[in-house]
Amino acid sequence: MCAVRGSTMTPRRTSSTDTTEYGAMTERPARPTSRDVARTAGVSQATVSLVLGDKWRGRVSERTAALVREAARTLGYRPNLAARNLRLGRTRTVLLVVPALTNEFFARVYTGAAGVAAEHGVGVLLYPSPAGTGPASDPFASARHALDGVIASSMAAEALDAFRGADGADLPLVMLDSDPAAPGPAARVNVDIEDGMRQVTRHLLDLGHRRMVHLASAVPSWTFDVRARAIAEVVRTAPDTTVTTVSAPLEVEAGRAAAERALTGPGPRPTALICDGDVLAAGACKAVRGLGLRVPRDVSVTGFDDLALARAVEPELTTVGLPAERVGERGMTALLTVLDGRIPPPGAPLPVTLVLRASTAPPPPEDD
Amino acid sequence: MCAVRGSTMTPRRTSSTDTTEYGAMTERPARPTSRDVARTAGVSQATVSLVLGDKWRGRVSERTAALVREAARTLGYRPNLAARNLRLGRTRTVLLVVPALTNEFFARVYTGAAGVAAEHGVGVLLYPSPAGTGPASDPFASARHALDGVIASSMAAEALDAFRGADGADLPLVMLDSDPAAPGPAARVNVDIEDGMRQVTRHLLDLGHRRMVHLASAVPSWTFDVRARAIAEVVRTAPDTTVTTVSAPLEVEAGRAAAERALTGPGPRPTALICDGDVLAAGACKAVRGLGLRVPRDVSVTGFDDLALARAVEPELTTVGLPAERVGERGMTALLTVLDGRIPPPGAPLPVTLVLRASTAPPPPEDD
DNA sequence: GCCCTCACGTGTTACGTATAACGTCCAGGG
DNA sequence: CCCTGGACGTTATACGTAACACGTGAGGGC
Repeated sequence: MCAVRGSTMTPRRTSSTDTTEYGAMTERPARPTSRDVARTAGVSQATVSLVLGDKWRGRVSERTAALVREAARTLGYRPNLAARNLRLGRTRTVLLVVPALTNEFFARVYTGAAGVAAEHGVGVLLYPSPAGTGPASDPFASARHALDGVIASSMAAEALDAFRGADGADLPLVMLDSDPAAPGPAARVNVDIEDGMRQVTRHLLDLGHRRMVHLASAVPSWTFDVRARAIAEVVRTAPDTTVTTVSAPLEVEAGRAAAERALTGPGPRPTALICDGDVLAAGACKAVRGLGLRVPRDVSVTGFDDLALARAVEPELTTVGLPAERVGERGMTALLTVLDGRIPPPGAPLPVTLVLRASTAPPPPEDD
Repeated sequence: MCAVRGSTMTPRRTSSTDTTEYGAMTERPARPTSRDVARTAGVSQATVSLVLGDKWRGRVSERTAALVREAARTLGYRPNLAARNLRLGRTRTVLLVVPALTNEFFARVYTGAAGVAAEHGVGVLLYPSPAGTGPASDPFASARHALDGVIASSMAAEALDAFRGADGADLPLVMLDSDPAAPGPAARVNVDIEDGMRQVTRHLLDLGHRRMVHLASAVPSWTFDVRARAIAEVVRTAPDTTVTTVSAPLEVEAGRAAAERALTGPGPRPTALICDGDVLAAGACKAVRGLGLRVPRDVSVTGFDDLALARAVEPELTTVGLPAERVGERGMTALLTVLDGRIPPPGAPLPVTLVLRASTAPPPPEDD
């Protein structure tokens, strides 16, 4: 029984030079392990783990603990997270799946989520689902880590499909702005988008508009379906009011083109454009001006989301403000609750605010 | 007692309540391991590892390999990434540190980087450095994982400081748009921002502008220093030309306020505003209109970056287009080269393009 | 007939950590 | 003088994977 250690070349020790493998010649300074700390502190590895894990009260003397901490500090010891994750079977890390990186709304969601997570010693990683109609790649191919849970926007649905059967199958999931009827997630966080769109529509009705266009997002998602329903619901109560719908991808130029179509179509010109997002509204404003008209004198335009863009364009947009940070906070709180083995309470949709700015006004007088 | 193998849940506080009321026990299905696969395939775990790791050519028969794959499929086996990372000593994951999530430029950088990474089976995680002047939190507290390398924007400098001494110390680092003189990174990827600002300045000079304002970013960063230098350099060659500088945080409203100050200051009104970014330029346009003037008839405005915003505002901005995706591609290529133990070639700064749109025109005639 | 090689696998180990299960020493009570 | 028990640590695993080192037979060259 030759119990002597053979020449088992560990992957870390850089000895062979012929391998062209990844990380072959990177002479890394061989990070110290907890055993190294133990050796220099003159204690066992277990003690190091106890002290550094802050579980030593009443089990290790104050003096020894100080010794260990000192050794760890001088050696520059950092625990190996892969090993810790393996040992504990969890990573204290969750993934936030967003539709696109460029979307300011989700940047704010991240901020809120990361704040709550930090308080609980949990990390948040970001997975931007591939832009547009690209092939839905596996979020876990990108985040090739063990994750404890996922928070996902319903707008990233195609990316979510990749969850099923992927690494993340059966991972606790919190969905943002998703259909309450659909099955799946352990919890949901919704914004009262319906109320927002209702308020916008009523605002325009109160101003006197009777011919309106809903400039809808061409992206299929529950959040956008809700908007359409809310508009229809409000309009149904108003006499002699029509709303037609055109749709476009969520981009300025697409919004401009669609708005132009709507404004130059047959029949009397609509006097208001209800847009599914500020980006589309910005495009709509361009279309109005492109036709030699003015916002809001000739055509009123409303946005949605209250992005920075809403105040960058001329005129500043009447829009709907969304509590993005609170969405992130609540999503993370719910997920942490699930990870604790408890059931998060449902919670009502978060309230929105109608933001009145310069892009809406009464319609021009009829000149027939 | 029945010692169930695979202690599923955390032994934290399962003793608190034995409530069967709401199905509090989620009883995770105990993900199958490679050993489980081995058992059902009738082979050893080592063979499973070989087959699934695609290293079985000439070592395992075709028939056995098929058996293993079949067993893995039916069991729904997914390798435990924490274990793999521990064993291999690497994670095939890199972190992209960006200044802010909302910045479209970095969204495009991510896209480029993720594309290259995917080709090499490497994952990209995102760390948005805390917005504004918040306390620089540790990127590795957020991304609590073993990482192989980091790509960081110089605009996220405060976050980068957290690297020193943190988990990520001595991690291969690629810096984007950073001072070539500063030490540190294993590689750099720069964009020829200097050339871009030179072109913008020359463009305005050619149009006849002589009194200009540089609306600079208040964020301290090398990329912005370069812009100022480039303007000064070009202007020095032009007679009777003055450039004054005002600075503002990279936000629309701040840009508007700063531009207003610059336009209403003492002396003759400047005829052109050179802005460090499209966001500032959008604010500048608002300031011009707020003073009852027109862009570009009375004042020309130039942006930088060519974001979607540049085409959302009225008039569309003359600006400088940056090859953001290529920055990401090159950054990732360089990092992968470093991780391979090789030295990436320096590479010249990536070229930019002057994009002429509607926000620049000859200055109004002097009326003195 | 013997050894060598090849095809096909398996046993074993180590990665670095957290923790359950054991000692050991010594003070103090019975 | 033994037993109890707290204070202080240590030993011994196990997490799931990858890869080295080592068998087996079967076939073939000499």
